[in-house]
Amino acid sequence: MASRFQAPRGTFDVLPEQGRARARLERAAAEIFARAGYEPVATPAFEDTALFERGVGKSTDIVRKEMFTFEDKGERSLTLRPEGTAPICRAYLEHGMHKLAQPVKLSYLGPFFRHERPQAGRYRQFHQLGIECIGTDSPLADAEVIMLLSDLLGELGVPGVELRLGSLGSLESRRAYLEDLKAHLHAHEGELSRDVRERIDVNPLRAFDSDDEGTRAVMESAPTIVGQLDGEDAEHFAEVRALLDAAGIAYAVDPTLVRGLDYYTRTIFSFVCDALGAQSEIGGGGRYDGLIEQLGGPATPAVGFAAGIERILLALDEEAPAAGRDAFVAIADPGQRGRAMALAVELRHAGISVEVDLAGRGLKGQLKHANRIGAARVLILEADGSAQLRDMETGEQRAADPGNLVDEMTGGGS
RNA sequence: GUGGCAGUAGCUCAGCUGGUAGAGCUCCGGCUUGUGGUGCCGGCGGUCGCGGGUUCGAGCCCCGUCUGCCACCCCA
Repeated sequence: MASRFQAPRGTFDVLPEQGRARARLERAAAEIFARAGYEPVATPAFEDTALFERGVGKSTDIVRKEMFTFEDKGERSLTLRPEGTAPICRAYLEHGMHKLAQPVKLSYLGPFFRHERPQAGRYRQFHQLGIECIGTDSPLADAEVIMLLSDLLGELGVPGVELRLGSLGSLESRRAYLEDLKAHLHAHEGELSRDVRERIDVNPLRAFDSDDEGTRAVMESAPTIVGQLDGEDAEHFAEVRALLDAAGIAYAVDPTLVRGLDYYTRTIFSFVCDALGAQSEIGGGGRYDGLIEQLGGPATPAVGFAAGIERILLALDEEAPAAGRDAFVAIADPGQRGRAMALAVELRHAGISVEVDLAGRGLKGQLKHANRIGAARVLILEADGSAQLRDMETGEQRAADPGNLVDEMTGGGS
């Protein structure tokens, strides 16, 4: 009886079992962000295509081949958002948030879209949560953002997490560095493996990850970005590290760390989880001091991160237990339906989780259902107006005062 | 976008060298003439991903396609 329709490639349905784990994650994130003063915001699921071309960068994989782009009936080119930072910066500018007390601290959560080949942990519609701290270039902001993601993963109990930290320096020094690296690779072309050699001009940084013996030897003497940081960039990076050290957050400096988005400057970081396979990054981000200016605003420093909700859930791999109910209101006679419904509403208002039979079951079926949904107690309404209160764990059952059923249930005694 | 593996009931899977589908779990009902959980019995439920081909005959062989997974790539 398989339906002819299925969810489109790379998309998925969230079913109740996973919905519970998801709700827990979202609640934990909301609390952690709120306690640190990050206010929840939301932006549209699609934006002007040019926002991403300018913000993320025309030469990036995301813009070149992964965007869901379409034209509306007014011939505007729109794109389902592939990431969240550029849209938030757009909103920051559009609503004059640079006039607010700085920094402006925002959090968000929602669906994002990238046309990639699907795999576990990689979807065409996926969900990210993240924060952005806009309007300060202090290393304290870098450290705060990293700590909050670290807190979240720690509170959720994500196992096997590792933090990698790097720095790209300014846009100019990064560009200069890449030229140096390419020059180094070209100078040793003969010693490199073929695939590395072919990618020298496409992605020279990739050479650092090679398993090839000859390539590794060449990379030993290769220049690193971190090693080439100039005065202020080096100082900023040192301060971020000192702050993380002081907070007791473990990290590994990774000079080969790169991000696929053009807007990053200075600090970049990545939380990876070894339980995940190829798509091992569960969250990452960095500083993007040039982005807002790039979008036509005043020069405004900022830092933030995004974390993949599906990847965190995958890493947790937890079987979220069904919640259970405090009570179930059963009826011994169909004439009690109205009374049962009214009582359930009253009990719910009193803070008790209650269900009633919505399927017209007999008493036996109702008890069975109550057991199945994990109801702790069942209130049985008799045809003559009396009531029985049954403890589903012990099986004990006694008469309840029909005039005080809410008190009977909230009083605790059974 | 490239290469590889897989696709049988809602779920987990079996199905020998091709002879026209089976188990367990779930769900519904009975044993139990209003009272759940264990047990026993019964029932519902399958275009064997989809399309084409070979064959007297295909879940099983061949081709195509879709979807998932693994790696590359990329990133959350």
